[in-house]
Amino acid sequence: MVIAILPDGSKRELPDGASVMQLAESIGKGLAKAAIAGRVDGKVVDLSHKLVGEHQVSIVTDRDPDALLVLRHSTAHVMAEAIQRIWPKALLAYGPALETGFYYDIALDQPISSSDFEKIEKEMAAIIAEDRPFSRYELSFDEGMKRLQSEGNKYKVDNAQRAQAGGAVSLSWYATGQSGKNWEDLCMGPHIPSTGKIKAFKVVSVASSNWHGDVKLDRFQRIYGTAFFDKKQLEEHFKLQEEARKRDHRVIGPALGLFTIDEKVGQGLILWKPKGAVVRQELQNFIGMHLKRQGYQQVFTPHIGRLDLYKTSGHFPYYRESQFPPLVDREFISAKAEEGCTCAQLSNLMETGEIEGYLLKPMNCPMHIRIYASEQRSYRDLPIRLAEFGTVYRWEKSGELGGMTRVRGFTQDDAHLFCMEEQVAAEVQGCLELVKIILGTLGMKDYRVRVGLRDPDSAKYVGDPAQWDRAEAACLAAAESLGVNFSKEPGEAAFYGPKIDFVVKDVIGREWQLGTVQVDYQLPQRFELEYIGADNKPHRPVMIHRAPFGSMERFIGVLIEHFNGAFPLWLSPVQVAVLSISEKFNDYGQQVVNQLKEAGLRVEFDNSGDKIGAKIRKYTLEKVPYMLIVGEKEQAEGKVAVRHRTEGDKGAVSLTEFVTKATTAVGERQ
RNA sequence: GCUGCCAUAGCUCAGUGGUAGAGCGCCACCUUGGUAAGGUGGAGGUCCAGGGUUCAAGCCCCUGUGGCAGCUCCA
Repeated sequence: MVIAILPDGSKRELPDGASVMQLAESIGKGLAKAAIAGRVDGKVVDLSHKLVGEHQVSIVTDRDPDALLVLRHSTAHVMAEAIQRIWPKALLAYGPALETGFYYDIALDQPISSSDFEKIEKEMAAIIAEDRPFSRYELSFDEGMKRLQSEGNKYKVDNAQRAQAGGAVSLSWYATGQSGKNWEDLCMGPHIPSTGKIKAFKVVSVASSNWHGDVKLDRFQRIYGTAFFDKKQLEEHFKLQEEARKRDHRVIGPALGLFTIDEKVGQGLILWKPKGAVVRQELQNFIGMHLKRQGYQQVFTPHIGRLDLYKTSGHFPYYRESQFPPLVDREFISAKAEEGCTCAQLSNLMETGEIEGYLLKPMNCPMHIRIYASEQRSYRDLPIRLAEFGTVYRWEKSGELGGMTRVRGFTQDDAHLFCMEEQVAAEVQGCLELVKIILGTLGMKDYRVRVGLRDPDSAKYVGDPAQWDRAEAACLAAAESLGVNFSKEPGEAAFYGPKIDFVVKDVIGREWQLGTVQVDYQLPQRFELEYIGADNKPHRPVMIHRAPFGSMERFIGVLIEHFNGAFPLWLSPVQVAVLSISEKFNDYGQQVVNQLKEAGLRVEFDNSGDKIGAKIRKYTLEKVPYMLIVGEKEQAEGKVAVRHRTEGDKGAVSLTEFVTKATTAVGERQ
């Protein structure tokens, strides 16, 4: 006897071995028709899944978010079959569903390009039109393995072995149709009942990928697609993507004159234009205020430092792959040349760092450490908090660069806190408070917090396990006190200590790490830092690295998207535009402009011969918060007609009233 | 770095081997106006760079540079 406990708590009895579909039918015809899959004790299963005993069962229809994942996984099968029809030599590896679609990794010598998509889609449409059922069958592990080996697809063999390692005792296949007659794939499922349920789909893109994500292993062509239960949703999906593209900081940023990237200057190097510089400067002033309050001291350090410094810190050569090559000492190079050193040999010396020279700094910490070490420190001085907007340079691979979010030169709102171990918890908490203030002021609520812990099985993490435990406990406690949800992620720690990261999504849904707080026991040791304790003996301080914005480039890139280019008044590059009705009122307009400037506001004056409608349109598109329109009436009464970029006409007020309101809002960072 | 796609005016883009185009922007002139585009005219090109094929290349081929999507990486 099967007892199905439905979501409303009611029970339904069916004969043993009844399928989920039969359950759906027993509830109602409409439900059976809409059924895509079932959920048994929380796990999504096929409609054909046979029930035995008592379970919590619900029917998954197309309104259930899980249904979309099942549909997409099934569509991935259909796409794979279509691809194998066109290219019989294509070997399948792995084809999961995604939040926005699905992909299938395929090994095939011949490149598949976007011009092939139509052909693939045509084959897929044919398979869907046949409305073939997805039918599941299982083989014992040994039997299944024998079959896979005879088929000669090493990726599927590997998948099966991994399934076994995960505890599987049997292997399951899905035939798109009838086993033995139609296309089949080794697959855990679940799947939609039949291909006819796929009402809207599209092959979207192709990219390369590697087996198990390892660049040293076999390369695949990863074909992306997406699927929906109806055409409207599919169209909506692409429309949303297009809308997102319009918010992209790479589109908006240059259009609003915030920044530019110049091929002649170099890949991944940001040129901040005057308007972008205003935004950055305002943010820096804002954080500077809080740094003073929290007892930070400002420092400045150079952009290059001796290679030796970075050997001590461990950045070179350990991270040399992601650094610009060293700047070689001229004397050293001539001496080597006289010894008959070839270019190739010289290059090797640079690789290994056996060379006199300088490095463009990849991090600020070694410089701050040397400032700490320049004086004898007492426990009474601690914590010492050194802050700098420090520009660093990293050799990111060309394919990783893009916009302001991934660049080769960027400025961190960096600081290093040197403290006693018992001060770590309080200091980490202070850092988190700062991040919270920043995100709160800017109205950024959509972020997640990640506490990166060490993976005890990995050799990557250096240092004393007891210290790690204490540092991790301090980070977790600080994250706890933040009052927002956070995830613990073993293996995400820096090699020198645990960290707390703030991660946000961009308009395309890609995640970026912004603010970060990291506890470090390693660098103080490598640089043999000390302070004199109350016991008159030397002790080793602990360092905290922290950057609440992360980098100015990445942060502002994300910020542009967050505001869709419409910055709040205090951040707006141009806060007020004065628009004269006609050139007759330009003198009065100029007086208004002068007074606004006098009050410290950033103003632009449109005294051109354009009509007022055109002027309004121009500044609305430029997302200037306030437009002040001045004509005959305003001139006579000493007023300005206020228009807000989104709220429209706000009526006329005296100039002094506007100035008071605007400057107050700026002061309150609105 | 890898796979695929892309590169034409300041911007967005059209141009399938035979005399380089449009819209917006810019400049000038006319117009002097009341809350999202007034009119007319003009300037503006190394068709990403280098090489090749061809009587002839923006267009076809090769190499490089840069951009986009994804993979990988991200101290």
